Amino acid sequence: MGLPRKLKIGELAQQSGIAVGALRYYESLNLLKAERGDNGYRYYSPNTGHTIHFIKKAQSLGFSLDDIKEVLNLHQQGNLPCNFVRSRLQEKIDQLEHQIQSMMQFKTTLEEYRDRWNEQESVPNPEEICPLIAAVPLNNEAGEP
Amino acid sequence: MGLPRKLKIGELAQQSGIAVGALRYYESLNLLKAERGDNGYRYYSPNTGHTIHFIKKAQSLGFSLDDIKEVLNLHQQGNLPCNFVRSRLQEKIDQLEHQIQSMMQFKTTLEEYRDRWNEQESVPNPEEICPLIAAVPLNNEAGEP
DNA sequence: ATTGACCCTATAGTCAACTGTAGACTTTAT
DNA sequence: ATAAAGTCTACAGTTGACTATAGGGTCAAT
Repeated sequence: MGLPRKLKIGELAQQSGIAVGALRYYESLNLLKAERGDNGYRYYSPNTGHTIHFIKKAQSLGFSLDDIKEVLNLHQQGNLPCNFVRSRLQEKIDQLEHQIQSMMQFKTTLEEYRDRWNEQESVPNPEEICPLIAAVPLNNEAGEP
Repeated sequence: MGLPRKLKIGELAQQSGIAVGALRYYESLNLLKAERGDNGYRYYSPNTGHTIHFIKKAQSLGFSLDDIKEVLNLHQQGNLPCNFVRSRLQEKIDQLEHQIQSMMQFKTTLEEYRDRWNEQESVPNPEEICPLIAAVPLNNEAGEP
């Protein structure tokens, strides 16, 4: 059984579904490390796949690369970043709740507009066919030179 | 009674709460027009305030400046953009509904993580204090040089 | 007449997470 | 031996809605 070989960047990209350029970008942010061969090529430990998996997962949980870097750095320094992660996660949950609330309210507003406009389907005054627009005097409409 | 005077950009900015730079930006996108004095200064019809109000409102309804420009242009060409606006609005509502659904699902996922982690407060194996992090082998952990 | 506040244009920078390009080197396949 | 494919660095470009800066002209008050 061959012990798993180091991966070149293209292979890792293939495996992980992350573009080569993105991998280099992650390295530039210190999210990823790679050994360098004599040719200057990056050689990745196969485990790097797990790190990338973590990055993608954390991203899908709404963490920014900056958040992720913070976590990774804590871990790398031998700290157990659980409390940090936990509190960040709670922050994200609260943010999310807030966003959901505003979006629902917002949607209601939009629906009110839509319904108000739909009521106005048959209209006596051509100026007011679309109330929203009718309420918008364009800037060239008035004023003495 | 003095008929309302044309406004200089700073005055309009003051009145509308939009930064001077933003007003010039809007003009560069053809959302706003202004006469020019001999000095090159912009002079705005007081009605421009209404246009800005419309822009802000439409923005708050989730329309991009590009959307808004489209509507304004239609109006300026003498069209009644109501159907356009209506269908765009319905699109926005649908998008919003979709987003709200994903965000709620997402929030549930986050809460599941949080709860799972909280259960693990007292932990036998120090390697697993934070399961998420424990599952992340950092890239320098393995591999022969 | 001179300060200071305001205005002009044109260009660059911001944020995030990348993608794309140019120019040069290395490896792999034929 | 050569050509294709892969890799390197460094830098520019993308999106949206602006903000900031440099360098200069204009206007109001003292």
